[in-house]
Amino acid sequence: MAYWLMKSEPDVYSIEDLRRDRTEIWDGVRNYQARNFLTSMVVGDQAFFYHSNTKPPGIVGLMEIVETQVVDPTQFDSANKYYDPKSSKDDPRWHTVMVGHLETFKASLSLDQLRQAFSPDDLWVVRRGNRLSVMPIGDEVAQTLLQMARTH
DNA sequence: GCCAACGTTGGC
DNA sequence: GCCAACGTTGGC
Repeated sequence: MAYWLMKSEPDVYSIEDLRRDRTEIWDGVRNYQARNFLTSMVVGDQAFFYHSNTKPPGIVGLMEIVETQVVDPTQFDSANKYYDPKSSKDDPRWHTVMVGHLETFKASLSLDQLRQAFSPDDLWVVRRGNRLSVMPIGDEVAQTLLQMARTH
């Protein structure tokens, strides 16, 4: 089983929203590197939910991947901000996953804490200028993150 | 294929 | 609100 980290702005969609909805399509990713990580996900993988553009930014919970190779419906909706006129239903450009809520951490792990505990090579989200919204997490780092989240 | 201009992300 | 980082676009 692989681990991932996925970012969302809580004003747009938060871990509380996901707990309420139980499952949701992770739509709106329009970056090829992030999309490629999404398409390489396997059902049963787990993903850390990261709140960006908030105070403080950080990891707030854990999700599981419940369905893969999901066609992002927003790419076909001309009224949606993620509409992509270059994509077609015959050959959709943007695939994503369905996520399920597993856990909301009692104590979230702030970006500050993450910077203190991990190097930029081990945890890409602490890289300076990092903008990637979906990224892999090594197994050892994942275990440490879970331990940090559950012992604080 | 290069690269300047532009738009977006996201921490601060 | 600012601005650094960086991905994308489009002229050439």
